[in-house]
Formats: sequence, structure tokens, C-alpha cells
Amino acid sequence: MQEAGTKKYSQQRQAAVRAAAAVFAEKGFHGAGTKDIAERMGIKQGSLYYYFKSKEEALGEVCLYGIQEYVEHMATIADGEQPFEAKLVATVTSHLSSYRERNEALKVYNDERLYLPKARRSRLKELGSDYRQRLEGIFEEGKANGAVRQSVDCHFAAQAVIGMCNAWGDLIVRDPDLDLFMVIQKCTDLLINGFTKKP
Amino acid sequence: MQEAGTKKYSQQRQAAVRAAAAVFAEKGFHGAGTKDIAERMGIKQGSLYYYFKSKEEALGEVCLYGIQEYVEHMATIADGEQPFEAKLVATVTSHLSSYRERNEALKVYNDERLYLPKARRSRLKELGSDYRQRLEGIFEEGKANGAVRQSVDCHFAAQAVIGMCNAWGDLIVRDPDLDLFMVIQKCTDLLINGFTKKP
Amino acid sequence: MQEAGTKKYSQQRQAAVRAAAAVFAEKGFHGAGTKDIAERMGIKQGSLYYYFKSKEEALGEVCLYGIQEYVEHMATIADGEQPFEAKLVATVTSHLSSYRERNEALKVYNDERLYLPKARRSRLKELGSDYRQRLEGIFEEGKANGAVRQSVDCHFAAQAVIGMCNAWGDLIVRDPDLDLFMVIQKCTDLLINGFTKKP
Amino acid sequence: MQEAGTKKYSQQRQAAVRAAAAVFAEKGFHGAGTKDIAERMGIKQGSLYYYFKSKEEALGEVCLYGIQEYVEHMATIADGEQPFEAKLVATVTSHLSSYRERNEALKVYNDERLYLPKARRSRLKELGSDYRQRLEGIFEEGKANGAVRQSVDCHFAAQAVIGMCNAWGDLIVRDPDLDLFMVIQKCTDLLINGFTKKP
DNA sequence: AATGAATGAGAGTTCATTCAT
DNA sequence: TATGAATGAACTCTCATTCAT
Repeated sequence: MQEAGTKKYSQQRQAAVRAAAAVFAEKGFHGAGTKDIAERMGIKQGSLYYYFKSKEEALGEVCLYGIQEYVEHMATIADGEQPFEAKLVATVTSHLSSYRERNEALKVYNDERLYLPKARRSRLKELGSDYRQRLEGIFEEGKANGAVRQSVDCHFAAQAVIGMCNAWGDLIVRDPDLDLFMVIQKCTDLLINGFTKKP
Repeated sequence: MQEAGTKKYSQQRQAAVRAAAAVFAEKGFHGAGTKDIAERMGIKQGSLYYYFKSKEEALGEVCLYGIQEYVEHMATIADGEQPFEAKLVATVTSHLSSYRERNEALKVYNDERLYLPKARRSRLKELGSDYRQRLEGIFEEGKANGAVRQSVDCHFAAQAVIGMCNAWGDLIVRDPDLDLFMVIQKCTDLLINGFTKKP
Repeated sequence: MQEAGTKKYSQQRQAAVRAAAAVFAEKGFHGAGTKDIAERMGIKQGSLYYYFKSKEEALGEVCLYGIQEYVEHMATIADGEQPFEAKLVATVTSHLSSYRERNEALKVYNDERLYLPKARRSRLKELGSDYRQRLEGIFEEGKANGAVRQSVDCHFAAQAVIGMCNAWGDLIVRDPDLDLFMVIQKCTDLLINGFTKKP
Repeated sequence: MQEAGTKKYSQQRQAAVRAAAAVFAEKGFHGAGTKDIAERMGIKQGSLYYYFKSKEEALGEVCLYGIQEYVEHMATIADGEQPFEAKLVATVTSHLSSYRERNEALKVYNDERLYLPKARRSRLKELGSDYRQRLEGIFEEGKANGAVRQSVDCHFAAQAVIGMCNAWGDLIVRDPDLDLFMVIQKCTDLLINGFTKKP
């Protein structure tokens, strides 16, 4: 284990995170073996411990990697000046695209994060809450300026958006031929119709 | 192992299925131990094998138990004479209620069924497909009689309904205080607004 | 367990011994299960313990059953008045026929008796020694009256006869189509030529 | 598990095969534990699986080890130019010596090979058949050149030689003080007298 | 005379982890 | 930076045995 870290080291560590993501996504945390991860990287099982102190740490890193970027995106979106509909589209697009770009790490975050001990989960929890709250904020903003129907429960709405995106995310990861943009379009269509007023 | 089975036997087997459902739901198939299941039943680990030939068989039974009833409900709903909106409400109600009534078995079906070997998955696949197709049929019917917007993709719509219900189902299982009827109401509200024409 | 024993009891016990013999012969003592034995008798596993106190006792009974008769035969043969050649033929005939008649019990005696604890083996050891000694006696008698070559070591000869018979016994048990009388004839031919003087 | 294998690896694997041979010979395949084998090597039970994928594989390797060399010897003997008697002596010598040199592996091959699944047994079957056929060939040659009596059935004769050697082999393994050369001499004496013509 | 249900000990096997090299 | 070898704890599963009915 290295504190400073050469270039090669950090490259390999990235590779390790990605390999772990792929393996965890396929077999689940408990179903996956450290040997599987190592093999996917082209190294031997024991060598993995040069990059992770434990399998659990690997899971933590994968989860973090999985949501970090998409939480940052959300900050940008929420703080922007666009109308409600545009923000919703941006959110869904960012969320679903993550499933393609970030390897399978986001799926792992969704399905396996609960196997982390509380200590390691706290940072993730923060980020997740942050995400949900900002999304809730978007809905509240929408309600305030009349775009969203008054009867909509913003907390529920945020959960629903997240839930739907994750449900499709699973399908996206499992089927690489699924047309991402079509899914985005149909999801936003449903959600906008579902939440906004009709002219 | 019994073919016909005494009264006691079938009672205990039911108990075993429920215990397995709870344990698999909490720890995942690979994270759960047969010891956990047995302990939850109040028997010893080895005795579990009087009721299941293998842990895998237990998973299979749990999955079947998890969806059987709700697939049957769907048949009734789809074949009924109600208008689209009513059928959608009935579907969501049935689906979400399952998460409370059937213990955690439906969650297990969703999250762990892929760890079953193909042979044991085929029956489940049938049932799952059946469900989705009937739901698709409801949407098509809705389109035909003008209730559903023409732009709606019925295949997508069915997946979306299922996905959203499962996403909320997870939350329902995890939080026993969550108000089921409120969730049902808000989900159907979103979906009806999202898919149907406005008057 | 019964001390007096009804007619049915002793019939069933015989059946149990034979079933155990067959199963031990096929799978070996440690490879065989009490369940296998019970199934072969058409009863349930637990019921077996009505006839045997333990699996080990079953092995003991099988072994005893396997050699008892053939040891008795040997007494008759050895004490008879026939010439050496006739006694040898009778011995081989009795030994090899046992493999067909007594089910597989003799094979079990040969292959599995060593797994019995010493206490239970002592009676068998006696019988076995008795057999070998009488056979040795036949050879000594043969030497004394000139039928057998002087260079023959009677102890070795007895072991050789037993060994050869057991080797063929295995084949006889394994292949039910093997012609018993042909084997007997060829074996005796070999042995007589091997041990006796030529005229 | 290693494909090519370091020096240490292959040494340890050899040790594992020998340890397994000893343990299987003493307790039988089903009666022996992987723990016994490991302990005999001075390693822990789990470490055994670094050298064998399964207990069954261990049995396969032991069997192979047990006969390989003696099958090769047979090829040399059969293809040689010696007279029948010499070849028979060489065969018996090679066979019985194997019981001393190769540890208990040959005994294991004889007694336990049937517990191997067919797939793993095929190679052994080949080798065993090869051996028997070559031995038959020796007898046929002997008949052709007049050394062996015309009434001898070569197939029977080969089986008889093998059977007798194995019977004595058992005794040799069980009793380390048994004089090997005496046994060899007496066996060949019996067999030569039994099968060949008298001058 | 027989069985259903349970048990507990132990089996074979896997696997995260360690560490000298 | 990486690996070969080993470990020990945990796991799934089997099985001889018991006993109330």
C-alpha cells in the first residue's frame, strides 16, 4: 500500500476499482471472489491486496466511484437557472448515462452498498441524501413557479424519479444493446406528464 | 424429504420458505447462511435439509412463492372489464401489497433470482413474462379505447410500472412504518397522469 | 430389538443382512449409507435400527454370514478321506460357489472386515484362521502321501489358493454372466499342475 | 493450482500423492479424510486444495501413480526376447516389487478405483487393459513356441497371474516384514509349474 | 413393527487474507 | 510491484443415530 502513489500505482488502482465494479455487479458482493477481480485485472489474487486492504474496502471504493460524479452533476443541474422540465430531463439523462459510462459501479452502489459496515457507509449516505434533497428542491421550485401540480408530494416525487431511473439502469447494464436515448426520452415523457400541469 | 407430505411437514416447509425469504432479503443469497435460516425457524442447521435439498432449492421456492400470487392477481385484473385507470390502480395495489403480505419473498425474487441456475429459473421466467405481457395488454387496450395517449410505448410502459413498483417495494420492505396506501395512491397518480390523455 | 424374535422378525433380519451385503459390496462400508440399505429392503432408514444396533453391527453380521458356511464346508472337506486332488477341487468349488450363492457377503468379508473394531473382528479372525489352517493341513497331508511336491511351502500354498479364489470371486460378483464352472475348472487345473508331482 | 508449476510446487504435489496413497490404502477412499492426508503432509486441511481440486482428483492421481510404472515395465518385458519362463518371472517380480516401491498406491488402484467417476477412470482403464493384453500376449507366445500347455486359456491365465499378485500384494503392504523375494519365488514356481509343460 | 422428524458431528470445499520472497 | 504458498474460519451438505408416536 502506498501513500504517495506513483503514476502506475494509481492507474492500477483505478483498474482495480473498475474490475471490482464489474465483478460485484455480475455476482454480487458476497457471490464475487477476490480471485475473480484479480483475474479480470490480469494479476494474481494476492496482488490485489496491494491495492485494497480488504474486499470490503473495494466495495466502498466502487460505490463511491459509482455515485460521485452523478452527485456532482446533480449539484450543477439543481443550481442552474433552467425551467423545471429541463432540469428533470437533465437529471434523468445524467442518471441513466451514468449506467453506461461508469461501468457497473452505480448498479453496485444501488444493490450492494448495504453490505458495507455503517462506518464506511456514512459518506455514501451523505452523498445520496444530498442527491435526493437537491432533486426534491427541483420539485419544490417547480411547484413554486407553477410548473408542477400542487398535489405532488416532492419527497415522493424525488424517490419516484430515482427509483425509476435505477430500475431502468438495471436493464441498461444487463442489456448493452438497449437504446439509451430512447429510454431517456420515454422516461422523461412519463415523468413530465405525470408531474406537471397540462397547458 | 417427502413427496406427499404430512400436515406437519407441509407446515414446516412453509415456515422454511418464509424464513428463507426473510434471510435472503436481508443478507442476499450468497451472504445468507443456511444456519441463519434454520435458526430463524428454531431448528438446527442440518434439519433444514429435511425440507430443502439445497440452499439453491430454497431460493427457488422463495422466488416462486414471491411471485405466484401476484401473477395470478394480474390474470384476474387483465381479464376484467374495468376501464384502464381502474386496472392500473388494481395492478399497482396488488404489486405493492404483495411486498407487505408475502413477507420479503418478492424482493428476493427481484434481487436474487439471477443466481439460480437456468434450469430452475425457467418456470419463474415464464411467470414473469406472463405478468409483463398482460400488463402490456392493459396498456394496449387503453390505447385502443382512447384512454392512453397514442405516443405511449406499451412495452416501455409496462416495464416502467413494474420498475417503479419494485423500487417502492424495496422501501416498503425496508421501512415497515411506511404508509402503503399513501404510496399506492401517489404512484397511481403519477402513472395515470403520465400515461393517459387529459380530458 | 427383540431377544426371542417372531418369525417375521428373523425373516426381516435376514433380509437386512442380505441388503447390507449387497450395498456394502457395491459401495464399500464407508461409502454406503444406512438409507441405501433400508431402501433396498423397502423400509425407511430409521426402521433399520430395529434390526441392527448400528451400521457397524450390520457389517459384522454380513461378514459372519459371508464366511460361516464356507468355513463349515471346509471342515467337512478337510476331515474327509478323499485324495489331495479331490479335496483341492472341493475347496475351490466351495469357495467360488459361495460368491454366487451367498450374495455379495463374502466379498464384503474380504474387502471391508478390517473396518470392524478389533472386538468384533475376533470371531471372524478365528474362523478365518481355522479355514486357512485346515487348508494348510490338506497340503501337508498331500505332501505326506506324495501327491504334493516336497518343495511346496504349505502356508504359502494355502494363502495362494485363498488369494486366487478371492481374486476370481471379485470378478464373479462383478460380472454375473461369468461361467462359474469354467472358472472353477481352470483354477483347479492351474493349482493341481502347480502343486502336484507329474506322474 | 498451477499449470506448469514451480519446483516446490511439484515436489509438494508428489508428497501429496504419496500421502493420499497411504491414507487411502489404510482407510479406503470413503473412510479417509482430506484432513488425514493433509496432516500426513504436515500441512493444514485447506492447503491440500492448493494441490488437488478435490479428494476425487487425489484418488485419480494416486491410481495413476500406482500403475503407471508397472504398466511401462510390462511393455518392456513383453517386447523382450526372453523365453516364456523368464518373462513370467519378470512380470511377477515387477508386479510384486511395485507394492513395496510405490508405497501403497497400487493397492489403492486395485481397491478404490471403482469409486472414481467414469470420466476419470477411462485413462486407467486403458492402462489396465493394456497390461492385461500384453500379459495375455506373453502366454500366447508361450503356447505358440511350446512352452505353455495347449489346454491353457490365455485370458484366464493372465487374470489369474494378476489376481494372485494382487492377493499377495495386499499381504505385502499389510506386513512390511514379509520377505518379498521369497514370495516372488514361490509364486513363480507355482505359476510355471501350473502353466508349462513338464519336460 | 415401523416411521417421521430431528439432531449433531463431521465431511469436503471455498475463500479472504497474510507474508516471505 | 507482484506472487506462490499457506492458512483458518466459514460454509454447504451428509449421515448415523435417536425417539416419540
